[in-house]
Amino acid sequence: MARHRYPFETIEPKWQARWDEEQTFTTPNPGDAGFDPAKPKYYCLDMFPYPSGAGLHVGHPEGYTATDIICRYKRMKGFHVLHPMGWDAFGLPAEQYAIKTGQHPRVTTEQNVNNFRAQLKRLGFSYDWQREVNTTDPDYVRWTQWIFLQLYHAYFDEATQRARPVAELAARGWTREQIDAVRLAFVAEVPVNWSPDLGTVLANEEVEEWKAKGNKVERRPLRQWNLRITAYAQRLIDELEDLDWPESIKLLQRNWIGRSEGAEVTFLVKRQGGRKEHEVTVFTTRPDTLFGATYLVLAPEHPLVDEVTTQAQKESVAAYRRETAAKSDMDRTEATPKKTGVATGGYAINPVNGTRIPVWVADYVLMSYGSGAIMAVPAHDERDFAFAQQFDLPIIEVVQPPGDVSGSCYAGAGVAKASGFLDGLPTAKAKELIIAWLEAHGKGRRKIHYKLRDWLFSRQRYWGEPFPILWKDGVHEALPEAELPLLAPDLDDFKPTGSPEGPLSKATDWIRHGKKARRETNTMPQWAGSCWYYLRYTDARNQQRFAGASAESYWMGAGSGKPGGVDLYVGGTEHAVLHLLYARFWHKVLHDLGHVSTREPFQKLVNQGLILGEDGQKMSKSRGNVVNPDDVVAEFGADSLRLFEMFMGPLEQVKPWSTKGVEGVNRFLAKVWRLVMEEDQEGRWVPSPSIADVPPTKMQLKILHQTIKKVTGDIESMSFNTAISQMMVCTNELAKEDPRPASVVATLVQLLNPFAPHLADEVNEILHERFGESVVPANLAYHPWPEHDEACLVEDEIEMVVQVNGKLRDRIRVAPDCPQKTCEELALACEGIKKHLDGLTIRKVIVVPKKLINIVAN
RNA sequence: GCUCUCGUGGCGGAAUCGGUAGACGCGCUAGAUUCAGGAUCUAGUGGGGAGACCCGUGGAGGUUCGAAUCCUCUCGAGAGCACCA
Repeated sequence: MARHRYPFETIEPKWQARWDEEQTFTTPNPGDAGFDPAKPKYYCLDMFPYPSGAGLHVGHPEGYTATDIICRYKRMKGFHVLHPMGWDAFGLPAEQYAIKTGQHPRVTTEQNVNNFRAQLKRLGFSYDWQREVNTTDPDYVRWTQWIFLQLYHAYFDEATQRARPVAELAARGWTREQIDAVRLAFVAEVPVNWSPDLGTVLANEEVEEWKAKGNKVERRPLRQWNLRITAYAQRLIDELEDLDWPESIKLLQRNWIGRSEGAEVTFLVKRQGGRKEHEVTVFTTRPDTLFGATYLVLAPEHPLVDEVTTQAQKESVAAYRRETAAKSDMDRTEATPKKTGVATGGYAINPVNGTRIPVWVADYVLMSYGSGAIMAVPAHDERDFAFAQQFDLPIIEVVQPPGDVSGSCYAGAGVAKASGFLDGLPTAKAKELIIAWLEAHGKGRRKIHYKLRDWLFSRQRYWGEPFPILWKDGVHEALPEAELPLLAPDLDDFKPTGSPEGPLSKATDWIRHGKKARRETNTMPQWAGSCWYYLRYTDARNQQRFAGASAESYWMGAGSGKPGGVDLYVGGTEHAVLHLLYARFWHKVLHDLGHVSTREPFQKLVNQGLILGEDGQKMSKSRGNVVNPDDVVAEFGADSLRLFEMFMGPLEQVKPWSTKGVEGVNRFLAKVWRLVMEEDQEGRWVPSPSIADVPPTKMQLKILHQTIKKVTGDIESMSFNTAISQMMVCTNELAKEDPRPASVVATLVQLLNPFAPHLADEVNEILHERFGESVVPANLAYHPWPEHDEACLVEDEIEMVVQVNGKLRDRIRVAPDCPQKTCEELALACEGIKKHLDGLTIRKVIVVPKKLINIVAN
């Protein structure tokens, strides 16, 4: 093997061991020894990993290096920095692996965690390992279950838009049934994605992944635990406002929640020739087009379908319902231009004009959105238009589009026509008026609808948190808090049962509780643990509470007027919606109930971009383009890996891996090393004679202070790539100098410390031993960050560009405070400029101070 | 289909406010040193041209003394949502 360009293979383990021994990055909580209340705090969080058997991939160190740089920088800036790490260790992959190998998931999880921890330590991240959390630890599970019970014992008070304890309702005389109907954690029969192969239900977003792996997934109604996240829909939208998140992520969340404003309209429906009338409520965002409704559509699952279907249509309606029942929501919403449906033979009365319109059943109307019924206005809705064309249904135009455009279907705003009392009104006004009319006549009301569904919270798995719930005579109740944590029993056989009871139903002893009660056998989804881990870090070993109140309010304390707690949260975009929405929801409930101090969990969010393979494709085993961080560390060292991941480009951007690029940054680090060390005849590293305790020259100070300024600003704005490039410039300049002032090199090393901490600590130690405390500090981790001196940056002479009609023609050198008039004269006097002005008349001269002079002439 | 993000050398990328396009790194070329080099150092490196110069930030227009940057249209890539009434 080729000899390394500098001895990182001895430097890196040495400093990792020392940071461990000296507990360099252990952070005190308020009241602990070493806590200084005068210091500001900074809570910098990484998305914790799922410790898979495959180990760390190069995507992990990207975000983790970015936060590590910020943390090391903030410590040097005098902050108390909370920088923790942990494991999101429950989940289906571990369980699947366990079933395959016969090993208990606890065993494989522990192995994977140990591997991940060792890998992360080899990268030199400055985590406070005393605060490590693992979602599968009994001490952690206890509080996950405790938080579930908070949800179970709470309801959402519409008037105040806050969660309140259900005990208040009981005190007001509410019945048990009434209370159960409003709990934030509740049982309901809902259509779920049940996989008989996996023996569990799946979240909608998990379906595709597991189907692709060859598992069957079907739709079936089951009694499941749900969390009432829909109650918080409006707050989850509104309270995004003051967060420092990328606009695109906020938008993604808003779209996911999917607020739409409109109205509910009640139609009377009747079977043709039948006696009985029924009311059907439809939701529409365009109540102003009510006069243009030419038919009504019910979702196939709609409960009134049977009531309105005539004898003649019974057969075809039943056949159609069977057909659609076989399709999943996924299949149904797949972009198929062909619309299908059948007439019921029933009709509806348009409440605004008494018109009789036919009632159809079609699967383009989803039972899960709105009321599962729509009024169809084919003239002004693309879908209704397509359907009407297919089945030859009437089309009535009731909105005049602006201008002359008379298309086949116009869905935009315009002016109402053929709409009685709405005629002549612009769409917005027409909406207001028709809603007022509907409300006055008891035919409908204003309504805001959200796309967001309640959160299906139970899974039929073994490797997850059991619900702290008991069943007595078919009624659920909370497990007493004193009995937490409730751990899953050790089972020899934790395979899926194939039934919705899940593997825990096999633990016949465990299920029995006392004489009468049985335990709930479902477990929580993997999201549960990740919903609150950032809170546990603030006080990870607390036995009395999920986190002590003082620790929680110190670390989560928001700055003036800010709603969020964690100062910086870095992770992948794949969690833009679900994890971040779920965590916000739990946090708000805890806040409403007085358990946490802020209304939002994460003030600032940054998404790191994906790292692609060297071929520009997504890394995958099948493509054979996966880069293993361990190999990179072995060949080039952890500092090189860290530095390269930051040098590749902007953090948020998607960018391809390059082995040559790693060599490049490795060369740079070797160059820094050679600022202080050189090789003797035998190839041993010895201190360089070029470095000396001499006063720096003006030029050296200038480049150094430029570098301090640039690196500091770039860390603040997380532009790590340009910070590194500036340090390269500085190093290249210093390498040319002889003698090199020790103080200048020492300062450069301080700037490099957050990026390449092993090398920085080693070089600093060498310099410290040689030049002493007065020139070089003994330790870097908490040494004050250098500050630049503007005085060192002023130049005697600067270059200004001279343009003629915007084209670069010459340059002049002038004093930085040169008056504009003088600059102008000097520019006009240039030989190279006169030539270009020949035969032209000068119209105007523009002088941008310290930058350029543009002569406009024709 | 809709929404968002992004198009700059051979490659990754710089250009923080509308003011010298291409910093820094990779790669490439030439040279020095070396027994040797996958080490190190020096110089060069957007395209065209002998040259003064000309062209150049996906394309076409526009605003401006001046545009990679702002506006309009258009093409292309990626991500998300996808019958949401």
